[in-house]
Parts: sequence; C-alpha cells; structure tokens
Amino acid sequence: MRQDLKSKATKELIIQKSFEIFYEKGYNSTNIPDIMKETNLSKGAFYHHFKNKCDIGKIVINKIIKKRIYDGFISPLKDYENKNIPELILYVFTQRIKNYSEKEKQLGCPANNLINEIGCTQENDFRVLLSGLISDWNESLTKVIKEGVRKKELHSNINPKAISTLLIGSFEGIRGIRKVYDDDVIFQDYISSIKYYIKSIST
Amino acid sequence: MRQDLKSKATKELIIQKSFEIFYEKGYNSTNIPDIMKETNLSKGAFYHHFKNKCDIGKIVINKIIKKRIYDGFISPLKDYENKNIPELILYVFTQRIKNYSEKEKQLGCPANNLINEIGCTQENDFRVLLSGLISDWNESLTKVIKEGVRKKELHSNINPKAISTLLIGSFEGIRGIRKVYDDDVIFQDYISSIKYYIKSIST
DNA sequence: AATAAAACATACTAATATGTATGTTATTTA
DNA sequence: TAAATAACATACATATTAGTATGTTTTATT
Repeated sequence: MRQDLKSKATKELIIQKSFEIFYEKGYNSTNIPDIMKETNLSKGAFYHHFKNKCDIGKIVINKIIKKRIYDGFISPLKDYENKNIPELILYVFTQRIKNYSEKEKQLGCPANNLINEIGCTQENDFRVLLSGLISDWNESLTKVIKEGVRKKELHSNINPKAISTLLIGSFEGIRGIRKVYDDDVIFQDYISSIKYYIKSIST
Repeated sequence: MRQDLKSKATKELIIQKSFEIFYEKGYNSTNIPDIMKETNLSKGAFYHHFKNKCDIGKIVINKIIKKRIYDGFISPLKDYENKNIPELILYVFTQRIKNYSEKEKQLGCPANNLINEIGCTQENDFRVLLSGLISDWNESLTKVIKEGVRKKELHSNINPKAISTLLIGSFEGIRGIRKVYDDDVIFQDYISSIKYYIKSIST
C-alpha cells in the first residue's frame, strides 16, 4: 500500500476508535492501550502518529465531534429558505431524539460529555475547542431564529440569541440527565415542553 | 476526645474533602492519596473508615450532593403557600446563578458533573442514586407548578411535569456549558430566556 | 491497672499507566 | 538496487494507584 495512504488510514482508524472509547468510557478513564487494542495495532503505532493522549483528544474534538454537531444540528438548519422556521427548529430538536439508539441514549452527547468531564479541568486548549463547538452551533441557530423573526414566523419581541442558548442548553442538559435513567420519560417530557415553547414564541 | 465523636468527625472530614476534590478534579481523576493529603491523615485512616473509592463516591452523593440540591432547589420551593408561584420559580432558577462564585461558575454543578461523568459508566448504584436526586427535585418542582395552576397563576393547559423537566434540564445544561466559557454571556442569555418562558406560561 | 478494641500510620504488593528507546519490516527515493 | 526513511512492534523505565498487612497510639471496658 502507498505509504501516505496507509499512514492516513491508520491515523483515521486510531482517531475513530479513540472517539468511540472516549464516548463509552469518558476521556480520563480511557487509556492508550485501550484504544490500540481496538485498532489491533501496537502502542508504537500510536506514538508514531500522535504526540500523546492530549493530542488525540483535541484531534477527536476537531475531526469527529465537530463534524457530528455540524451534520446533526447545523447543516439541517442551512436550507431554511423554503421551510417554516418554527417547524424546522422543532424538527431538529425533537426528531433526532426520537431516532437515538439505545446506546446513544445511555451514553449521552459526546460533546456534552467532554464539556462536563474536562471542560475546565484539563488544559485551556480543550476549553477553547469545546466552547467553539457550542458557539458555532449557537450562532447558526441564532441566525435561523432571526430569519424566523424577519419572516414573521416568530414573534418580533423575542431575543434570538437567548432563545438559541436555551434550546441548546436544555437539549444538552436533558441528554445528560437521560444517562441516569433507563426509560424515555425524560425525553418525552422534554419534547412536550419544547413543542409548547416553540409554539409560544411563534406567531 | 471521645472515640465515637472522633470517628464521626474524621469520617465527615474525609467525606467533605472528597466532595471538594471530586468537584474540582472529577470523580475518575481523583485518587485516595489526593483526598487524604487534604485531610492531613493517612491512607490507613481512609481504609479504616471506608471500603473503597466507590464507597466514598456513593456517600458523597448521599450526604453532600443530595443536601446541596435540597437546600438550593427543593427547600426554597417549600413555602409556596404565600408566594406567587411564577415569581418563586423564576427566583429559584435565576437568583442562584447570579450569586455563583467564580469557582462555581468554572466548575459547574456537582450533581450534573457526576451525572455526565459517571452516570452510565460506573456500576448501577451510582446511576440509581443520581437519578434519584433528579427525580426528587423534579417531583418537588412539579408539585409547585401544579399548585401554580390550581391558584390560576399558571395556565391550565400546561404540562407541569414537562415544564419541570425543561427547567431542570436547561438549568443543568447551561451550567455545564458555562464551564467552557470564561464570561457570563451564556448565563445572561439563559436568564433572559427563562424570564420570557415563565411569563409565557403564566396567566 | 490490664485487656481489648478502635483509630490511625507505615510499609508493601500488585496492577496499570505513560512515554521512550530500540528494534524490525515495508515503502520510497536516489 | 542500495540507502534512507516511514510505519510499525517490542521491550523497558518510571510513575502512580488501589488495596492490604501490619505496625503503633489512643480510647474504652472490665
């Protein structure tokens, strides 16, 4: 195999497996041997491609988690031109929850898990990356809410940024709390409230 | 010193210091030597009073964190007889945030930190204890919201349990997200939205 | 006062971790 | 095709940690 392709493939394998184990065990409880067992490669391979655990942590955030938030929450907001904004927002925040697998329900949101576990304890780099994820999401959602106001589908006296913050915060909070339950009651109540809430800010 | 008093005092010291270090470093990253350095006692003292780390973890939840939630969120709801319910709820969910110290802003909510870090990864005991904290809180708040409906201070067509879930979830979510920021914008937006939200469900 | 037991302290074992140093094999390049 | 280098594997040095075993001191009991 060509060396550059092989190197790239190995790197991506290690990054992907790292993400999965961080997601399942948390960042601090994951160790390099754990990761490399999953890749069927040796520790030498890891340290050939990455500096250390911190290094892979940041890369996982930038390559995997960032993309997940983009694909799941930002991208679906993009083509808001033709759609009813309140419906679009409701869809994004409830349809995903309805489609979560058992594993995703138990393990919560990868981004939120990292935010809560290492948001403030690890070096500052992590904090900046993680806040960047939320800020990107928040800005995209705020833009859509503003567009909803412009189109008179949302009340004009609302605070778009504040609403965006509440939507994102409540979503992440609920996904966290769901982790300690073994049923979907909390999700159902959340969806019920979000429906009501979005209705209340709609024209 | 009397032996039973001494024993009790030592236990309480270890529990309190454990809570503080769990809060600062997270559960998984805290080790017994870390804790005992803070108490100026030896490791032998720890294992004399507690079985292991898991044991102290559960005790910290039951003795410290449970009480914090009770004192901070449940107890203030108790004397709702004489108060306006929407105002009381708004007060509980915003006043606390305004009074948080820098440390509390950076470190987030002790309960939510544990929920997100070890909610599903550790043994089932933790999950049950942590969900119990949220359930107790949720039930107390739901009761108050129902009382608000009865007193016609809140709309009759709302879903009290769902509203309670959204309030708690958003609060915890926001406290988590705040950890990766170094300013209070996210709190201000949250407070703004919660004010608007509570107004929207009030008569 | 003598004995027992609780409250610790110290020393140690065993397991596990990170990161490095040094091999070996595959690929590239001159 | 030979030298160089990248892509790994293996072995190791070091550190850390949980938990135990066994001391010593303090308090309680008889």
